[in-house]
Amino acid sequence: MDSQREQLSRAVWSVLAEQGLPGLTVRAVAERAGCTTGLVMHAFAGRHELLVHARRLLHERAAESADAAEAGAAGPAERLRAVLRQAACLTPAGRERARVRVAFLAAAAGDEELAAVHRQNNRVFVRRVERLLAEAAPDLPRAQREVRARSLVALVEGLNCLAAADPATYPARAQTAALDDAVRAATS
Amino acid sequence: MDSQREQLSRAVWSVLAEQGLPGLTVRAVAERAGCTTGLVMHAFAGRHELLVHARRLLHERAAESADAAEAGAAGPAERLRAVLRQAACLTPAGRERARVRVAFLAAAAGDEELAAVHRQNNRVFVRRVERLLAEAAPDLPRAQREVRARSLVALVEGLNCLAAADPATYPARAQTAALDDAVRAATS
DNA sequence: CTGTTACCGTAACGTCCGTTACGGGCGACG
DNA sequence: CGTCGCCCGTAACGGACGTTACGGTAACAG
Repeated sequence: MDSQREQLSRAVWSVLAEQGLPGLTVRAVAERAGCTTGLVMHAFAGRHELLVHARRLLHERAAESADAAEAGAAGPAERLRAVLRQAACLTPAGRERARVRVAFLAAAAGDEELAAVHRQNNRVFVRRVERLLAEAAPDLPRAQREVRARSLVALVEGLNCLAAADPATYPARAQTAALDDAVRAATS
Repeated sequence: MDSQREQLSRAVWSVLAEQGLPGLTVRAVAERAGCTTGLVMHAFAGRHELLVHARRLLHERAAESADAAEAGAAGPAERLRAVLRQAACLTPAGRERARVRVAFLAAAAGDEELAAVHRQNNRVFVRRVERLLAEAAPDLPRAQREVRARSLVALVEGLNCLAAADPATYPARAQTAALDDAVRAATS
């Protein structure tokens, strides 16, 4: 039952990545999941709950990925770089994820619950980057640490948005170079 | 006739800012413009052309605004800062514009013509920032200049996206601090 | 083996969408 | 002053949407 919800949420991601927000209909999600709209409406109360669940699950997966990146890196500065790298879209799969994020961001306009989820998720990520930045640059004043953490998060978000729409201008090399440059500037 | 198209495009921006992409219907645009769908379909061949025209006009206005900011600033570094500032969303009106940009970005998924317009507009802006950065930091190698220009553009884009959804976490002060910090780091 | 229940596919309903066709009003020109 | 032609509001059409109600089927209990 819970695995059905998860599979449907994955179908939501798939449809969003492929057809964008306008193509995200209950029928399209059902077809992508290999079932009918009946199952979708039995697993969720409606389209809204389907979207919210898919959004929440996406954040959970992102948090797990960030945890893994943090655990797999050696040294404070390297941990910060690893977390920012995994949040960017350096692979085709990452670019898909970026398109999904953009679609959810657009869906949050006019849907207060989705907007609240987005805000919360983003603040969690900002706090993570602040913590990693504090470990990587302990001497940085608190005010500057907050500014630079938000800058790093905004840089990653911007790279995601831009690379999702124009991969040629923002290839993986350009993104990693930008991130490395920004981390170097932020920790000095 | 052309002024009708412009007024309809303004109505598109207004609806996008207020209701997001899901609320952007021909009827909603007509109501916002104070006319009926008949006039809309006489001014444009269909919904698609309406969106493309509104997107192109938005870029023209943004370019004019950037020109004005560039002309009104004294000194190379200050010109760069001024252009980046006017591209961010430091005012309520700017936040509206940011929401419109996000909506157009989401609409570009699954609409190749809108995506092409977005890519072109963004590359124009990247080149502008590269030129300003070259004037502000003439000694910067070409490769690093390209990386940092893209970083600055991505930072602005990220600030727009994040502030559009969460103005409390990204107030005007935080954005200007992030931009000033980034310009200082990029020109040194 | 039979009855019951939970699950989910099927089909339909009402609404709203983009688009089209039609008609009336109004200025231009003979 | 009459007539023609152009705008644009009105109304309707076909289709797709979210949602709901119903029916069949398979698994489990007795």
